[in-house]
Amino acid sequence: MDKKIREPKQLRSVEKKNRIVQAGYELFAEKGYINTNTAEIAKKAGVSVGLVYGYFNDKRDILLDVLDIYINNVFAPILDMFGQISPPLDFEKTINNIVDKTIELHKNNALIHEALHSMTYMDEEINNKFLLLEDNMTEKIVEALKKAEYSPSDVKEKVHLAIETIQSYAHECIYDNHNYINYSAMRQNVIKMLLALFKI
Amino acid sequence: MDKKIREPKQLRSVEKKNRIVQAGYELFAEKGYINTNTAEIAKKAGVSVGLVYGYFNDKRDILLDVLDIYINNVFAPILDMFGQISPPLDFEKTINNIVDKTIELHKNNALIHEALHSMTYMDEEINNKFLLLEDNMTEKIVEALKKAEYSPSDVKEKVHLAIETIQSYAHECIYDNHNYINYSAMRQNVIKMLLALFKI
Amino acid sequence: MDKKIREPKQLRSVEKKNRIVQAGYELFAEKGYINTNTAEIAKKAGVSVGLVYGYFNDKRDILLDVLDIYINNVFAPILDMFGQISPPLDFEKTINNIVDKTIELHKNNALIHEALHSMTYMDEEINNKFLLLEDNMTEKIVEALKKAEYSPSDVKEKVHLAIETIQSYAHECIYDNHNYINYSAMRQNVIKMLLALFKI
Amino acid sequence: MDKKIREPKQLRSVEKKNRIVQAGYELFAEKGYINTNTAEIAKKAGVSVGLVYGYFNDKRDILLDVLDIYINNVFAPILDMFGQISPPLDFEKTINNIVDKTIELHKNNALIHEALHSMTYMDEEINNKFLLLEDNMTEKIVEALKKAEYSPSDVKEKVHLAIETIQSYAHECIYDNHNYINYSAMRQNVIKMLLALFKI
DNA sequence: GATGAATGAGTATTCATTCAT
DNA sequence: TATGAATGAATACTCATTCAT
Repeated sequence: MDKKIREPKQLRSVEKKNRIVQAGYELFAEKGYINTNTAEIAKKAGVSVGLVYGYFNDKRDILLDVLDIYINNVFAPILDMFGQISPPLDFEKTINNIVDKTIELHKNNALIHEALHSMTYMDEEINNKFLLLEDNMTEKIVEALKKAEYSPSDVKEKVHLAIETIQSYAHECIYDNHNYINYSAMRQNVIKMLLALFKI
Repeated sequence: MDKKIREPKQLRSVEKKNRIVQAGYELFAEKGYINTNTAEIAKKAGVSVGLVYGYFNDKRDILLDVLDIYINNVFAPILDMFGQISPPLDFEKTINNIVDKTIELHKNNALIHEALHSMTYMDEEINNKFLLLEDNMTEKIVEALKKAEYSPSDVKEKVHLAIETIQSYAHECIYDNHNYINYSAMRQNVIKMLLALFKI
Repeated sequence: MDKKIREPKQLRSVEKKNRIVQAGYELFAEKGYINTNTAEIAKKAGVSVGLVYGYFNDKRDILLDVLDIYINNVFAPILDMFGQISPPLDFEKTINNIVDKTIELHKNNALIHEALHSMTYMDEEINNKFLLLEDNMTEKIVEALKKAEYSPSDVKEKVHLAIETIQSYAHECIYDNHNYINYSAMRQNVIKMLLALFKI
Repeated sequence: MDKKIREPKQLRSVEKKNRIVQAGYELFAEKGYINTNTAEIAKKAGVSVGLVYGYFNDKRDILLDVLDIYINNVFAPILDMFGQISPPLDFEKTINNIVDKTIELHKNNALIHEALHSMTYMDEEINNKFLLLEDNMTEKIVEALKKAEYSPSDVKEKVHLAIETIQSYAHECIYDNHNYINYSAMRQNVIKMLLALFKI
């Protein structure tokens, strides 16, 4: 029984599907996947419940599309930065820019990030998409570094570590706010760590 | 409406309450909090549904107790290691030990960690307990370092970063398994970063 | 959290909502509010449980609608009688008519009356609706008497007392059936009391 | 399988049973029968849940005993008044006394009266006890009137009506409080009705 | 007698999904 | 396409009653 699912060709239909995903995006971010029901999504999107099931097999299907949007939102801007790099590479400046950009992106997408990330545990497809995002970022950044004529040993491992470190720091800044932490001092140390990591 | 809640004094009762928490622990780890229902917990614990509500106000209350156990499971062993440190501090060896221990603990508690951590987004009390855990670890480790006569600048920030970095790495090793990553090479780089971080 | 609640516009929907209220009416009358569950109501109405909650916020909401129907059933016919009065007022005949009508209405609505009235103790809104019913009846009857050019002193108090006395008597006849009571003799005395009450 | 039920002979046991009934009395009055659970009754009585079931077959059994107490509380004082009557009977004064006493008793027992009365609809035994109460009162009052050398025709019916009328009025005064009613004027009319009723 | 831990049937309510129109 | 009424399985929690100690 191959599922129907309308892949919308009409422009109006595409727009409706987008509205549904967007509604899902906002509601999942606000209340979490589990606390958002399909009726709400339909209402916020300005369509009927039935139509939601015209475009998506089930609720989880919406989540998958929301995830795609999210990934694009945070992936593209960082990659853009690397696209503009040309040798010689100013490492410290680059890292600082990435940190700034990551914090900014985290701020704008923080809630949906948490909402989506909290699903990775239960849903393998979601988890794989997150893993693929990391794969892609690592690969693209490695390429960009090559273009900038910078190729240390273990470059993939280093890039991967750097991504995680910066994301951790951004997450810390926005969410955790331990009051005994001086976040600008912490930032200096992050930079210090990363410079040491990439030192040839 | 003063809630009842039996705080069990009888030995058999204590054991039953523990069985309920343990059942919750295992089921939450296996299927997640939301996909586990109270009847299953009761059944796995070998008690009636009613008794579950004799010991806990609600399902979330079980989660809180499960969280306490988990936190103790991963917190205590790491702290123990620091309790045994005496000057002079062999940094590289210590860090290596911590990494090994963290990976081991993560392996044993991996599922429940994810299950619990995925709740922090929706439940403030859970989130706070995780934050408190980090606070405590940072504080205790800072103290241990002081005893070992090691006190760099920004020590709290550094310890915090180190904890996160090591946890990220452990998480990577166990879960993500990107096939383009050489995890032992990555480990060398983690050590390198941390040594640089703590270099005085 | 804006509640949904379908206010049915479609004719078929209106009919379904009515069926639910009617099912509630009958079941509450037969078994009491507390001993009737929503599944039974749904089944008797020939709809799904979910639909019941599509039209009503909760079980109590059904009770409220049932109450409205009941009130209309007993209120309207009595008021109708007064609408047809024109001077000169034949008091004895009027009272006798009211007594007959009240007994008839009580007989037809006896079970639901008890079921609903027994809720007034615990539910303020229900209680208020019953009080309002008495208010309305008193007021309307007073008006009718005025039109019939009959306005004794303390007219409201008298009308109110008369209503209660007649209702008590009707209740007695239908329910209590003390075997030592001669109900037609009692009726004569009720009439006697009321004539004395309204004697100018 | 004849039920066990301890009929307590020991003095301490009698006292415990009384405490349970008293606790039931107060809780039923405060929250209603359905909203009171056996654990609360046991706690308020200072005994264990198990012991409650040592003295009573079930929760309803407690209600029956509570009803007995209530009946005695409101029955005895009124009867006492009639015990003190000696000819010649001052009707107006007697009726006024009864009204005062009834209001006073209603005030003190109002809540439990409602709680119990609301059960008559569902529980035949409770209903019968209420009916028996009325039977007894009527009978005793008729006897007292005979002693006072007053025996109108239809005396039972008249006494019964009088009881109901006075109770209605007392109930009105305490509960309903329609703001358009002047309760002292109403009282004059009640007296007027009853004098007319008993006029020979 | 006395305890209170233990039971488990019972119930209101939600929500993803379907389907008649 | 589009609607939203309709479905009914699923679930947290309660409480009268029992019973081992």
